Amino acid sequence: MINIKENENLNTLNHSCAHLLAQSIKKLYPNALFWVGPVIEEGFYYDVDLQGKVITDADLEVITKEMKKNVKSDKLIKRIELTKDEALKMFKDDCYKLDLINKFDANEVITAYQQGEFVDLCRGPHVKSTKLLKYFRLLKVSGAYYKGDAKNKMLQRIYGICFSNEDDLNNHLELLEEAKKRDHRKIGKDLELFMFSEYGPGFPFWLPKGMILRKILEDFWYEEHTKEGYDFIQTPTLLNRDLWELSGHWNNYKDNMYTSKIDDKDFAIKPMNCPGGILVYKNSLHSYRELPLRIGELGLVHRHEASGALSGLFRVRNFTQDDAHIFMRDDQIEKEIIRLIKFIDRLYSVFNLTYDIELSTRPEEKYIGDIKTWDKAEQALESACLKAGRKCRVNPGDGAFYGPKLDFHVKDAIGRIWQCGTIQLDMNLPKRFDLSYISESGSKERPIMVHRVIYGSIERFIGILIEHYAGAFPTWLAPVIVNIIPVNNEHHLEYANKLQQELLKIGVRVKLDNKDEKLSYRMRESQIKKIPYTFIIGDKEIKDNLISYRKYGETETKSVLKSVFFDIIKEEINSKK
RNA sequence: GCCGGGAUAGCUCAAUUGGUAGAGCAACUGACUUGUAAUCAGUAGGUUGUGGGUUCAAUUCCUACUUCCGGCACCA
Repeated sequence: MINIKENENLNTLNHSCAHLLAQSIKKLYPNALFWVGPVIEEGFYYDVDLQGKVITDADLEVITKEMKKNVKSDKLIKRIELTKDEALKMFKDDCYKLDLINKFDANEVITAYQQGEFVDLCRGPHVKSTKLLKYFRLLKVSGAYYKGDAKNKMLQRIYGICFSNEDDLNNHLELLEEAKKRDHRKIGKDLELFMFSEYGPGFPFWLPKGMILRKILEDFWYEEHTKEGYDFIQTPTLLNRDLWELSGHWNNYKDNMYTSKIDDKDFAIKPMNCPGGILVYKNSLHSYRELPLRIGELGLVHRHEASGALSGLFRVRNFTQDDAHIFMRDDQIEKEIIRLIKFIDRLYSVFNLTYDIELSTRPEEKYIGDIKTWDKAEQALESACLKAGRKCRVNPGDGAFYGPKLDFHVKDAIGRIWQCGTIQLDMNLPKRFDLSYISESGSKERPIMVHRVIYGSIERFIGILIEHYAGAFPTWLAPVIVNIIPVNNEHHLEYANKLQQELLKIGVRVKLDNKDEKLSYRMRESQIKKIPYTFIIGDKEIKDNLISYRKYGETETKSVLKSVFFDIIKEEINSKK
């Protein structure tokens, strides 16, 4: 029995498993050539060229069997050191390996790893033996461009994951199952929240129940932003080409913009709200006294996303950004960002979402402005983070060309990470649009501009919430909060109707199920629809002025005085629980 | 957009080697009048995603397109 040592961590395990995969493929398909097989967040993959042979799910099973055979045979994984010449010779028939080898200097030591008859160029490290690679699973196969470049040919990429013990593997597979169950596309259909039509690929249709979710999120957004001192605007969907040329979008993104002609002039549907917001800023003169100016817009934008990129509500062709632009003096940056981080923190906590912040800094090459300004802006963002009581991870060189940014990565109920909020400093547009404010001394000064979103896109955020809550929304969000089931549709319907009206009056979204079915049938329906409260109304309840309710996910029923329940539910809706 | 895989009733899925489609749920009708996750019976529901082609015959084979799914590339 071989014990897996603590220091042979998961990455090494997965890396070795990638080699095991390649070894097994080579055995089954001797023509196979291999590009790279790195470790990724979820396991590993290997890019292979099977010279015409297409890998199917059935083939994955065959490959898995072959891998298991190789695990059993307990092959030692040996490290081999080669000179560049030796490596070139050893892999002389393999164009992919030659490509890799040629990146080395002539006198560098090149390492390869060998298990059985299979040798692969690799930096290592690896586990000692294939026998340690017992708990793996091949997950999927797909195409992937050679060197990640869409201009190159496509290789086949096989994904897998490996663990040091069976429990970890099973836990991971269960997590994948759980994620599948929570798929917002499925739940969205089951709960009738939204739909798509082939007549508008990537353009979501909101159904009445989904519309309630939207409206609640929007109302909440307006309320909270009002408290934070934001003003609100709405800018046009269609604006002419000159504006987009001025903003630079026409140049950079015209292929992804929907365009139209009006009276022989080019127009484009807005892919972003900022130019419109900037026009609003420029509509009047601004004094240093009124800064920071916070202008919010729930703006519907359209972008022509590639057909293959579309995916439920996560990637659509029209979506609503919960946008806001903040115009301020440069001495206000830090304070304003601290305030913003605290604000975002407050909003996410309402949804029980935790998050991490990432600071993306100046790109190596493509950036505008001078390095000093960038450094100052980056420092302001970082220190704002710290002063708001949050750590931030730095992602060097990943900022936009026009400025650094803070990205908010939220973690959902099953531990998946989604990028939602972002705070971006913009050193480009204020200049392009010649924005200014009048300073204390009467001079014209250039304001600092911040773009920020919190939900990101309302559509996508709803998708995330659906998966986060698995469709069982908390009361304040639930499209239907109460479902009333009269025990007997003849005797109890009138009372149930009255009760429904009373609840509607105090703002409770309530349905009445008087379908001609048994109580148990209707209870089942109510549970499947994940309605927070199901009422059972019969003789007892009417006589004693009681509400008997069953909460979603629970099996027992509680009975309370009607007035008591009304207080409970009002409190729950208002406290957003 | 690229690679691969799908598309059959509102939903979830069947249909042996090619012989013009079935089930459950939902809907509707009737019976039952029900106290906590599926009462029974009946009715209706389909140009098998769309257009071409092969064939005596196509849901099935070929082809183009549309769209969805898994990735890749993209994501201001």
